[in-house]
Amino acid sequence: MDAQYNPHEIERDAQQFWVKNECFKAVEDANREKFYCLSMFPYPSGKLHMGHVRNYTIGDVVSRYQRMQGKNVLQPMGWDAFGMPAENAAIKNQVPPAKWTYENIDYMRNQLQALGFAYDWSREFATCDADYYRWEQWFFTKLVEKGLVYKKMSTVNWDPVDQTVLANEQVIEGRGWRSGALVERKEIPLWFLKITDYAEELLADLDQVEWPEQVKTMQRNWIGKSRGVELSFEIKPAEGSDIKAADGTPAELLSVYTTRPDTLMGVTYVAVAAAHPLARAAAEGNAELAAFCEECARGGTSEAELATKEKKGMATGQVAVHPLTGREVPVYVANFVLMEFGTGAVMAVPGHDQRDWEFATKYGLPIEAVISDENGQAPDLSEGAYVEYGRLIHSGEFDGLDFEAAFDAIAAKLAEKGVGEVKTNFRLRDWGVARQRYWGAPIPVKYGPEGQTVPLSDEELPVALPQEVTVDASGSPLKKMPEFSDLGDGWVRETDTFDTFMESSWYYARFCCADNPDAMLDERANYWLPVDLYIGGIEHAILHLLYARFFHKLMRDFGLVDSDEPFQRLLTQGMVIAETFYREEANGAKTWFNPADVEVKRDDKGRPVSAVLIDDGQPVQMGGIEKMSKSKNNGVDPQSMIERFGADTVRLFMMFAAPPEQSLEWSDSGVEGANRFLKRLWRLASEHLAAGEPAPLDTAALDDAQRDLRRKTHETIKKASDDIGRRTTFNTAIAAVMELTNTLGKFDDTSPQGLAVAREAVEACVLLLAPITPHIGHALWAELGHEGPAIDAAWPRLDESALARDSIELVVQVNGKLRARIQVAPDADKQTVEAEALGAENVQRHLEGKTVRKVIVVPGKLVNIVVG
RNA sequence: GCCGGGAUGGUGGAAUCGGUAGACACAAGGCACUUAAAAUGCCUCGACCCACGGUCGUGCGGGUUCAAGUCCCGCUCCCGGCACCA
Repeated sequence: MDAQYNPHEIERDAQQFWVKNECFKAVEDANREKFYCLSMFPYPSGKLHMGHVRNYTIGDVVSRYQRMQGKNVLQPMGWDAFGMPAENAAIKNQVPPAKWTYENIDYMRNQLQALGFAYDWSREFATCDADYYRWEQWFFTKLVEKGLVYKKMSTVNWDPVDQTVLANEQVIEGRGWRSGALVERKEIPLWFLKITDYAEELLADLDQVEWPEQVKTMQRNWIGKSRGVELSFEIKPAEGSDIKAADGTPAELLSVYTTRPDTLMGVTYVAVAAAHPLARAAAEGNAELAAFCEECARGGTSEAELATKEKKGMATGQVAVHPLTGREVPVYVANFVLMEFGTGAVMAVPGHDQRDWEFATKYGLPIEAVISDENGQAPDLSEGAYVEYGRLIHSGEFDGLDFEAAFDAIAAKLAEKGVGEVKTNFRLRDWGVARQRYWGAPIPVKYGPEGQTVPLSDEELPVALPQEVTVDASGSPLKKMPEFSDLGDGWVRETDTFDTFMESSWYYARFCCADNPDAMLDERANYWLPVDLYIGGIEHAILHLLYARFFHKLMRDFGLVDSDEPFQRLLTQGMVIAETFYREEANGAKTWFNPADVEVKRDDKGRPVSAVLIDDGQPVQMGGIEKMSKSKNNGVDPQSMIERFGADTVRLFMMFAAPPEQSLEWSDSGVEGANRFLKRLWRLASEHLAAGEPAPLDTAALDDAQRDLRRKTHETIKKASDDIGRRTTFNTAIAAVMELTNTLGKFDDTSPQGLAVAREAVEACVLLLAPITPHIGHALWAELGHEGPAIDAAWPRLDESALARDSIELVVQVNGKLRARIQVAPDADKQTVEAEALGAENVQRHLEGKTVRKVIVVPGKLVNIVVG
C-alpha cells in the first residue's frame, strides 16, 4: 500500500464507489428496521458555512453508524429555498431570485458531495420547486375548508419612506434598515392558521418525544398555559368629561385577564393598549392623549423591543369601577400593553407586580399591600413589589385565605355577580402565515368583485410564482403584475406569499415520497416516519420545531400520516461561532468584515487585543464572538480546508473540537492536528501490514502485553459504541480511539499472536472511525484485505471476556483527600479492601495520633477513611 | 425585560448516577534525527511551597455531605430565542 496518506485520491475513489454502487439509495423494506436520520436542510445562501458542516457531519456519523448496526437508513437532503436573502441579492445584483437560488444550490450541492455525506440524492428537492409548494397550496385550501384558517387585522412594521413592510430583522433601533426612517406600526389584514386549536395537544405531546429537556421547557413556556380569571371592570367617564358611552349612560365593560385574582383587592389602576377602543374614544376629545397614542404606535413590533423600552403611560380621564368593591380607579393608556395580547387591557396591582410597581411609582399612583409576607405581616413595598404568594390582607371577607383558597373564593364571587369566570389561557398566538414578499409560495386564494374570499379549487392549482421579475426596494413585484393577479371579471388573486416556515414544516415528510406527482404524501411516509433523529441548530428550538409539530398534527388529522409527532429524537447542535469585525460608517451603519480578511493582534497570553484589515492595514473594531451569520459576515468557508486537508480531516476536526450540543468556536489550528492523526493512523496500518501476516487469534495463547492490548481494544469498542450510539458525544469516542492508536504505536510485537491482536486493534480503529472519516475507512478496510466495502461492514463486536483484569486500582482518601492507591483483586471483600487501605504507607502517616471514625468503601472506586 | 443555556489550565475540551479534577488534543518550551529547514519521534507542561511530600485550585458569595466541577440558595458575565432572519 501507499506509504503516504493521500486524502484527495482516497476521497475521490471512495465517493466514486458509493455513487457507482448507489450505496445510499434508501428503499422501503417492511422486513427491516428503518432509521430515518434528518439534518435541518440549509437555506441556499451561497456557500456552505461551518455550521452546515457541523450539522451534516453529525447526521452523517449517526446515519453511517446506524447502517453498521444493520438498519435500513434514510438520510435525505434538500433546500429551504424561499426567503428574503434572495430578494436582497436581487436588489443588489439585478439577478432574479430564482436564478440566484438555483445557482447557489448547484454550488452547495457540490460542496456537500465533496464532504462525502451519505445522502440519497434521488429524493432531493428545493422548496421553491412548484412540484413541492403546490402541495402546500393544496393543503392550505383544505385547511380553509376545515375552518383552520382565517383572516384578521394584524400589526406589521411599516417603512413610510420605502412604502413597504419590514421584517423585524430589518428594523434597526426603530428605523428601517435601508431608508433609516422611523418605523411605524401598521394594521393590515393577514392570513392566520389556528395553531391555538392545537395548543393543548402541542403541550401534552411533548411528553412522548425524546428531546432535550431544555427544548421541551422552552416550548412549554412558549405555549404558556395558565389558569386565571377573566373579569370585567365597568368604565365611566370622569366627572365633567364629555365622553359618554354609546347609550349615554354608564359605560362599557373593560375585560382583563389575570393569573393572580388573589391580588384583586390591590388594584389601583387599569391600563389599556393605545389601539384599544377605550383609548381611541378617549383620544377623540383629547389632543394630548391622541399624540401619546400616536407615539405608542411608533417603533418596531418585536417583543424584545417592546419589553425593553421605557414604560410610559397617560391617564385617559376615564375611571374603572372595581367589580367587587365598587372603588373607582383611573384608566391609563400604556405603551407596554398591546392589543394583540389577551384582551388588550390589564388590571394593575403595583403592590404585587414589579412592572405595575414601577409604573405606579413613576406616575404617583397608589401602591397597596394585599398579600402578607412570610411573617404574616404587610410587606415593605418601598423598594419594590412583593411578588410571592401569601395569605390575603386588607381584602375584606377574603382575609387570611392562601392563594388557592383566595383564587377559588374570588372567582366564585365574580361568577356569582356575573362579572368574571375562571379561564385557561395560552400565551401561544395564532400563526400569521402571510408575507408581503415576492420570493415565497403564493397563497392560493382569490377575491371576487363583491368582496368574496375564495380558496382556489384543485383545478386552479398550482399557482406558480413567476420567475422573470425585477425586484427593487419598494416591495413585492407581484403586486405590480396584473398578469399574475388579475383573473378577469373583477376577480383578483392574492399577492401575499407564505411564511417560509410553511415549507420547512413538512419537508421531512415529503422526502419519503418526493417523486409522487399525484399526492402530497403516500404510504411510504408511514414507513419512514417519524424521523428517528432530527439534528439542527438550537436557534430553531421554538419556532420551526413548534410549527413542524403543528403541521404534522394537521396532516395526521387529514389522514396523511398516522403518527402524532414528526421527530422522535432531537439533537440540538450548538452554534459555530466566530469573532466579528466591523467599521462604523459616518451615518452609523456598520460594515462587517470576514475573519479571513482581518489580521488579529494578540497579547503574550494569546488573547486578541486588536485587529486590522489586511487589505488596507487600518484598524477594525472587534464586535465580539457571535453565531456565524451572513449579516455579521463572520462565516468561515470550509472549502479551503477541504482543498488543503481533505474532507475526512474537516469532519474529524468538527466532531472532535467540542461535543455536539455545545457552541464551537472556529479556529484554524486544530484542523492540522486532526490531519496529523489521520496520517498517523495511515502509517500505523501501513507498518502493521508490512510486518507480516498474523496468525488466527488464539485468545488462550496470549501473553500479558498481548492481553493488555486486546483489553484496550475492547475497552475502546465499548466506549466508542456507547459514545456514538447512546450519548452522541463524538468527541470522546474519537479521544478513545486516539488512546488506542497511542497504545498500538507502542506495541511492537511481531510474533504471529502479536500481529493477531494488533490486527484486531487496527481494524477496530478503522471501523470505529468509519462513520466519522468514511473515506480513509473505505481505503484502509480494503488494504486490510476485506472483500466487501467498509460501508457494508458491521460495527465491531465487544468481547466482554477481553475486559477481565487480575487486579484493580482503588484510590484511598483520608478525610476526602487522596493519599494512596492500592491494587486489589476485583472480587476482594470489604474487610480485605479496608485492611489494605489502612495499611498503605502514606495513609498510615496521615492516621498518626488520630482516631478512625468511619471507613467508606465504594466498590471498584475508592476507600475514604474519616478520622478525627 | 421575559424564557432557555453556558463559564474547568495558555487554548478546545474530559470527568456519563455525588466518589482520583485536567483524559484526548491544540499551543508553547526542551531534546533526538538533519548540512539546514520541514516532517517525524521522545520529554516537560494548573498555581504555589520546606518537592519521592504537601497547600491551594472548576466565574463569584454562601450552604448540604464522609466526599461537590456535579446538588441547593443568592449573584456576575457571556450566548441563543422572543412570533416577518432562517
